[in-house]
Amino acid sequence: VPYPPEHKAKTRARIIEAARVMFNRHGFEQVSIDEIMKHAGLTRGGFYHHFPSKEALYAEAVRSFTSCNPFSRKLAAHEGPPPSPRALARMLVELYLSDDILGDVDQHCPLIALPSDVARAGLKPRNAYTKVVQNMLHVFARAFPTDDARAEQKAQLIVNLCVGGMVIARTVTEPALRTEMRAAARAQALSILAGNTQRTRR
Amino acid sequence: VPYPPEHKAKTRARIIEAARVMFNRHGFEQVSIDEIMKHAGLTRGGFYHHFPSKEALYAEAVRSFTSCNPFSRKLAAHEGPPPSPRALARMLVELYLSDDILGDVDQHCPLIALPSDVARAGLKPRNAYTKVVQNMLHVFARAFPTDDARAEQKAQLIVNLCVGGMVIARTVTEPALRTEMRAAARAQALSILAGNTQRTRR
DNA sequence: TGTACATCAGTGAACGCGCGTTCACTGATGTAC
DNA sequence: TGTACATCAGTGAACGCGCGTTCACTGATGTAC
Repeated sequence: VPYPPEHKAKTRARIIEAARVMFNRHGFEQVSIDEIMKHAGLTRGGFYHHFPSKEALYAEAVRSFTSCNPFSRKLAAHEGPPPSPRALARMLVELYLSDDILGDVDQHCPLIALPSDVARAGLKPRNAYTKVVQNMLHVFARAFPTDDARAEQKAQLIVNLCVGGMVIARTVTEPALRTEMRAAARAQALSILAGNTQRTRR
Repeated sequence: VPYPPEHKAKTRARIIEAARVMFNRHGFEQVSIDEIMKHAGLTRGGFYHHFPSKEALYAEAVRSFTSCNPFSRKLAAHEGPPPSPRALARMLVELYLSDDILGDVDQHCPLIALPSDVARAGLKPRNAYTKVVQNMLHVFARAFPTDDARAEQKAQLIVNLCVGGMVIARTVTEPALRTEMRAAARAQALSILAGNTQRTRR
């Protein structure tokens, strides 16, 4: 064994992280393998020792957000007793729609940074994207009592609001709109989490 | 004047419509000028007689959705007395989140088909995208009484729900999710339009 | 303990291809006479 | 009425460039003896 066994895994992880950032900034097609490898401190040629294709790396980069994201980092830095599921959900809404995240594309969730890119990609990136959605739904669904028959639907609503608000805010050029769309989404999402009754048509 | 005066304008409109469809299908960077011109029944070389750059065409294609879209067409085909603003808004929600539209990428709103593409584009496409958002907000805002201080905020909520639900539905691979995210968005949007009181945190 | 070796992560040149844009040209059209 | 002409929308070859992927090679490392 010429290199320490964890050596290749570390390099691989470095490439994925570099790719995640570069894809967030410029999208899938606009980033070259050359640039990703350079950003990871490597050169073009080694790429295919780690991934079978650019698209396979794309799927890995999307999926990697589940385990490494600003929300997890915030929780890891959190002191004191662990927050309740409901408090956790509130924190996620606030963070997701915050000015800090809007202004920092590198940290964007793939749901915000890459929706139309992934929609046109192959099955592997789309499956990875689906996993990220399900992960987010799960955090919100747990915020409601286990006997709440509408918990799943409410979680879906909150995800819709967070994603819709951020996708529009980050694309639109009108500053007022960039703030208001997120403010409306935040207020409604927090209202749903607070348990306000939602009358709903069937 | 060698050609009828409206000749060039017609060709230009044909190029924009071809571009709109191709961009919806494959995104901005993945479509070549060659393909757009072929789709419009023309050849590569003439492109720069009509547009200064590919990006300028992109902005035109996004903006063109405001005047030519499935909703306008449905209204034009509508018989009988003109629907009330509220009925109009309900129709838009239903159509926007419908299975028919989800399955027909050519007819997608740019907010759904191109969010991350446009976000990374220049000012002109982003301004065009902003106009489409404002247009949609306007349709919903008019659905509420003029003295409703929250009309604007409610319109923003509905747009967030429609865009969030569709963006996720069209990217995700899990069929249940593709249906449920839109169903949740639809129910909530219609509930807001029906005037159910929304208690909201400040 | 020291040395030759096998391994394989990483290198960088090269291949084949397609793109946005430019440009000299063509030819269908309406107009001047 | 008929013909020569000026216009300019449309053509297609060419330019310069960058990409995803392949491949023969390098050289740092742990191991065998």
